[in-house]
Amino acid sequence: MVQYSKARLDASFAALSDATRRGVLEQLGRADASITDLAEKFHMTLTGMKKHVGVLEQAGLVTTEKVGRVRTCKLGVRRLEEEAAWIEAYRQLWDARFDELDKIVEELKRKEKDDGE
Amino acid sequence: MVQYSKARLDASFAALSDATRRGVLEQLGRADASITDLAEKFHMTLTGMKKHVGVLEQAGLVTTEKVGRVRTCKLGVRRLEEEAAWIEAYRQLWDARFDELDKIVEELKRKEKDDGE
DNA sequence: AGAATACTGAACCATTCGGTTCAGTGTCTA
DNA sequence: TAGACACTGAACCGAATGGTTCAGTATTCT
Repeated sequence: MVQYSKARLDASFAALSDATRRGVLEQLGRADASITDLAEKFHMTLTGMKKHVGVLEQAGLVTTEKVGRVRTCKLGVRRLEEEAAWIEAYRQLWDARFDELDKIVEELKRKEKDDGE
Repeated sequence: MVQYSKARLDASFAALSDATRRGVLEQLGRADASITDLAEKFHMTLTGMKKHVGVLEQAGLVTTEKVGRVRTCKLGVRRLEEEAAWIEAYRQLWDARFDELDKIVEELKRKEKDDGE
């Protein structure tokens, strides 16, 4: 399996493990938004939303820029490439594992039949 | 965007956000293992490992069966389909969003040029 | 200038997390 | 049957999470 950045996967999967933060990403996929916009949309205080945005920013999934008194949030540069790759590799492992188990079962069946005859 | 099970995504992304647990999944992709096996491999107490396995089991990523005194862990039925689907949908959103921004930039460039001439 | 807006940081709170130890319980094995 | 083995559950621990309030600061509007 390819070498993944442990800390990076930790951070982004953790970021994705909260429904509010996934919602923020979907929202930013539609349009950039200020902290106030997001806080209202998700029924939360400004401070609370700022923390969520901070988590997403740390994970590289969101970038923000403050102009005047408003901080605008937009999707970050990361497209979840590594996360998608990890999951894809896992799925292949899973398939291989179950194929293997199937073969073992087949083998057992064959032997059983041989023994029986 | 398709309807995903909020709680399920919460649980599985959270399960994946820990390097030890991702390691356990990779390990179980190679061979089934007892709690003792896994605890040794990841330098951790039995109790500690049992908790990790519990988290993975709750997320449906691992199943276990106790025979005699040993509990054998294997990959569960879930293949991270929903998680892969969420990420894929996000990536499409991301692409669409950046295409859109590109268009806006193009538009601005065009206007600028018109104004200049 | 004064009021309203938008954010920020510190402090606090309850809960969860990742890990441990310790004291069992049940299962093998000699 | 005694000892070793594999796990289990409860209790504890410090740190991180997800949220809040409160008291600022900086910016914008009137």
